[in-house]
Amino acid sequence: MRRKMTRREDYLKLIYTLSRKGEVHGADLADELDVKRPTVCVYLKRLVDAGDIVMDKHHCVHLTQQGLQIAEATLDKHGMLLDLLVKLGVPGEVAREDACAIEHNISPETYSALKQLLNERQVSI
Amino acid sequence: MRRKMTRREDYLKLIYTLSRKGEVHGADLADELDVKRPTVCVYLKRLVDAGDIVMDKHHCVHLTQQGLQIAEATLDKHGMLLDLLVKLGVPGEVAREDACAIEHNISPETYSALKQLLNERQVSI
DNA sequence: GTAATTAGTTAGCGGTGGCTAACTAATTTT
DNA sequence: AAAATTAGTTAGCCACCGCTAACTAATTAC
Repeated sequence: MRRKMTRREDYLKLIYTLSRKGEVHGADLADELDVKRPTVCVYLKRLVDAGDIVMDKHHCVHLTQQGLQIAEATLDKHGMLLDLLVKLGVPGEVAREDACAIEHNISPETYSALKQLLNERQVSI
Repeated sequence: MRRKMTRREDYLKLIYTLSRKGEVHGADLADELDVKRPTVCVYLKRLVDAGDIVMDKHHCVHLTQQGLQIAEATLDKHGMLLDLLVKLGVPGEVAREDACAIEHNISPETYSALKQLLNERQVSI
C-alpha cells in the first residue's frame, strides 16, 4: 500500500495557480512553498510517479488530468474554508494558514456542512 | 529548532482520558491509538524528554503540569469542534474523525470564531 | 565566446512516526 | 514452582519530507 503524500495537494494546488500565469518551474515552487530546490526536485519525481504531473523537455511542470482534478478539488476546499473563516472574523492571513492546514483533512460531510453554513452566512450578513 | 511532534496532543489527550478510569499503561495507549507497543514505548520516551509525562516504577504514565495543560487545551478544542460539526449535521463518527484531524491545526483566532459560532447555534437552533 | 549566474539533480543526512523480530521482565495459569 | 502469557524494551528497518554540499546543465552578462 502506498503511503500518504501529505504534501501532494499543496504542490498540485500551487502548480495549478502558477500555471495560470505562465510556465511552472521547480524554482518557482521552491520559492512559494518556502522549501529548497532539491526538496522540490525530489518531490516532483514522486508526483510524476503518482501520475499527477508530467515534465516537459524544458523542465516545465504540467498537471495531468488526475493532477488537475486534485488541484481543483483542493482549491475549492481552500476557498470555501478561507471565505468562511474570514466571514467569521478571522484575520485574512491567519485564515489563509488555517484553511491550508484544514483543507487536507475534511470529509465530504464536513465540507458540505461548512459550505452550507457559508451560504447561509452570505445572505444573513 | 526542535521539529514538530504532531502526535503529541493525541497521546496527551488519550493519557488524560484514560487517567480518569485508572492507571495508564503503554499497552492501553497502543490499543486506543491503534499502533504497536514498541511505537508507544519509543514515543513515551520522547514525551518524558519533552516534559509532558513521567513514568513511575510500575511503568504507569502520569501527566506533568505541562502535559496536563496541553491535554486539556486539546480536549477543549476537540470538544468544541465535535459539537460544532455535529450541530451542523455531520454524522457523529465522521465528526469525531474530522475534529481529531483539525484540532491540532487551528489558530486561537479560528478557535474563538468557531466557538462563538457554536454558541450562537446553541441558542438559535 | 567566455565567465558568471541560475536551475536542476544527486548523495547523504536528520527528525517524525510507523513497523517487525527478538529480547527481558512481570504477571497469571496451572 | 514451572510454564505460559502479557508488557516493556531494544535494534534495525522503512516512508515522508525537510536540509546542505556538490555536481551538471542551461541561461545570461559581458
